[in-house]
Amino acid sequence: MSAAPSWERVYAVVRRVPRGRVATYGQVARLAGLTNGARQAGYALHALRPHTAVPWYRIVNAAGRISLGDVAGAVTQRLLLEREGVPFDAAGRVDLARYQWKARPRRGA
DNA sequence: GCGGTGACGGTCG
DNA sequence: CCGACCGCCACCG
Repeated sequence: MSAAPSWERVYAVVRRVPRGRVATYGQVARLAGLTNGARQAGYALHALRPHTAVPWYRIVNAAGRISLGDVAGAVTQRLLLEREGVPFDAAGRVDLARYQWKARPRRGA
Protein backbone atom coordinates (compact mmCIF):
# COMPACT_ATOMS: atom_id res chain seq x y z
CA MET A 1 0.00 0.00 0.00
CA SER A 2 1.29 3.40 0.49
CA ALA A 3 0.74 4.27 -3.10
CA ALA A 4 1.11 7.90 -2.07
CA PRO A 5 4.63 9.38 -1.97
CA SER A 6 6.59 9.24 1.25
CA TRP A 7 6.28 12.98 1.53
CA GLU A 8 2.66 12.66 2.52
CA ARG A 9 3.95 10.68 5.48
CA VAL A 10 6.21 13.55 6.42
CA TYR A 11 3.43 16.09 6.13
CA ALA A 12 1.27 13.99 8.42
CA VAL A 13 3.97 14.11 11.08
CA VAL A 14 4.55 17.82 10.66
CA ARG A 15 0.86 18.43 11.08
CA ARG A 16 1.09 16.67 14.44
CA VAL A 17 3.54 19.23 15.75
CA PRO A 18 1.64 21.33 18.30
CA ARG A 19 1.64 25.07 18.26
CA GLY A 20 4.47 26.75 20.12
CA ARG A 21 6.77 23.76 19.53
CA VAL A 22 9.35 22.82 16.96
CA ALA A 23 10.71 19.57 15.56
CA THR A 24 13.95 18.60 13.85
CA TYR A 25 14.22 17.10 10.38
CA GLY A 26 15.70 13.92 11.76
CA GLN A 27 12.91 13.60 14.27
CA VAL A 28 10.23 14.07 11.66
CA ALA A 29 12.02 11.71 9.29
CA ARG A 30 12.11 9.00 11.92
CA LEU A 31 8.46 9.47 12.86
CA ALA A 32 7.58 9.42 9.18
CA GLY A 33 9.39 6.13 8.80
CA LEU A 34 12.04 7.41 6.42
CA THR A 35 15.00 5.05 6.43
CA ASN A 36 17.34 7.42 4.65
CA GLY A 37 17.27 9.90 7.46
CA ALA A 38 16.75 13.61 7.64
CA ARG A 39 17.70 14.51 4.09
CA GLN A 40 14.57 13.13 2.56
CA ALA A 41 12.52 14.95 5.17
CA GLY A 42 14.03 18.20 4.00
CA TYR A 43 13.32 17.27 0.42
CA ALA A 44 9.73 16.58 1.31
CA LEU A 45 9.32 20.04 2.78
CA HIS A 46 11.11 21.50 -0.19
CA ALA A 47 8.52 19.92 -2.42
CA LEU A 48 5.76 21.24 -0.19
CA ARG A 49 3.20 23.44 -1.89
CA PRO A 50 2.58 26.90 -0.41
CA HIS A 51 -1.13 26.30 -0.32
CA THR A 52 -0.73 23.07 1.64
CA ALA A 53 -1.97 23.28 5.20
CA VAL A 54 1.26 22.11 6.78
CA PRO A 55 3.16 24.00 9.50
CA TRP A 56 6.48 23.54 7.72
CA TYR A 57 7.83 26.51 9.64
CA ARG A 58 7.90 24.42 12.81
CA ILE A 59 10.67 22.28 11.38
CA VAL A 60 14.27 23.27 12.09
CA ASN A 61 17.58 21.41 11.95
CA ALA A 62 19.26 19.58 14.81
CA ALA A 63 21.08 22.77 15.77
CA GLY A 64 17.75 24.49 16.39
CA ARG A 65 18.46 26.72 13.44
CA ILE A 66 16.54 27.48 10.28
CA SER A 67 18.13 25.55 7.45
CA LEU A 68 16.08 27.21 4.78
CA GLY A 69 18.29 28.56 2.07
CA ASP A 70 15.76 31.12 1.03
CA VAL A 71 16.40 34.14 3.19
CA ALA A 72 12.88 35.48 2.82
CA GLY A 73 11.44 32.11 3.77
CA ALA A 74 13.76 31.87 6.74
CA VAL A 75 12.60 35.23 8.02
CA THR A 76 9.00 34.18 7.57
CA GLN A 77 9.63 30.96 9.44
CA ARG A 78 11.25 32.74 12.34
CA LEU A 79 8.45 35.27 12.45
CA LEU A 80 5.77 32.60 12.53
CA LEU A 81 7.55 30.72 15.30
CA GLU A 82 8.05 33.82 17.41
CA ARG A 83 4.40 34.54 16.86
CA GLU A 84 3.61 31.18 18.42
CA GLY A 85 5.80 31.86 21.39
CA VAL A 86 9.02 30.24 20.23
CA PRO A 87 11.90 32.66 20.93
CA PHE A 88 15.19 32.82 19.08
CA ASP A 89 18.51 33.69 20.67
CA ALA A 90 21.04 36.15 19.34
CA ALA A 91 22.54 33.38 17.24
CA GLY A 92 19.18 32.75 15.62
CA ARG A 93 18.73 29.44 17.39
CA VAL A 94 15.80 27.88 19.19
CA ASP A 95 16.30 26.25 22.57
CA LEU A 96 15.47 22.70 21.52
CA ALA A 97 15.93 21.56 25.09
CA ARG A 98 12.74 23.45 25.92
CA TYR A 99 10.83 23.89 22.68
CA GLN A 100 11.45 20.65 20.81
CA TRP A 101 8.22 18.75 20.38
CA LYS A 102 8.09 15.48 22.33
CA ALA A 103 6.39 13.00 20.07
CA ARG A 104 3.78 10.85 21.84
CA PRO A 105 5.99 7.95 22.96
CA ARG A 106 3.17 5.46 23.40
CA ARG A 107 2.89 6.22 27.02
CA GLY A 108 4.76 8.71 28.86
CA ALA A 109 8.04 7.93 30.29
C1' DG B 1 20.63 5.09 -17.06
C1' DC B 2 24.30 8.01 -14.88
C1' DG B 3 26.00 11.97 -12.21
C1' DG B 4 25.48 15.83 -9.29
C1' DT B 5 22.98 17.97 -5.68
C1' DG B 6 20.72 18.73 -1.27
C1' DA B 7 14.91 22.57 4.07
C1' DC B 8 20.51 17.17 7.37
C1' DG B 9 23.15 14.75 10.95
C1' DG B 10 26.96 13.18 13.45
C1' DT B 11 31.80 13.35 14.30
C1' DC B 12 36.35 15.51 14.35
C1' DG B 13 39.46 19.57 15.08
C1' DC C 1 31.30 26.67 21.92
C1' DC C 2 31.69 26.95 16.90
C1' DG C 3 33.31 25.62 12.22
C1' DA C 4 34.44 22.28 8.74
C1' DC C 5 34.19 17.49 6.48
C1' DC C 6 32.18 13.36 5.28
C1' DG C 7 28.43 10.20 4.75
C1' DC C 8 23.31 8.54 3.18
C1' DC C 9 20.15 8.14 -0.22
C1' DA C 10 16.19 9.90 -2.89
C1' DC C 11 15.06 13.34 -6.43
C1' DC C 12 16.18 16.22 -10.69
C1' DG C 13 18.45 17.17 -15.17
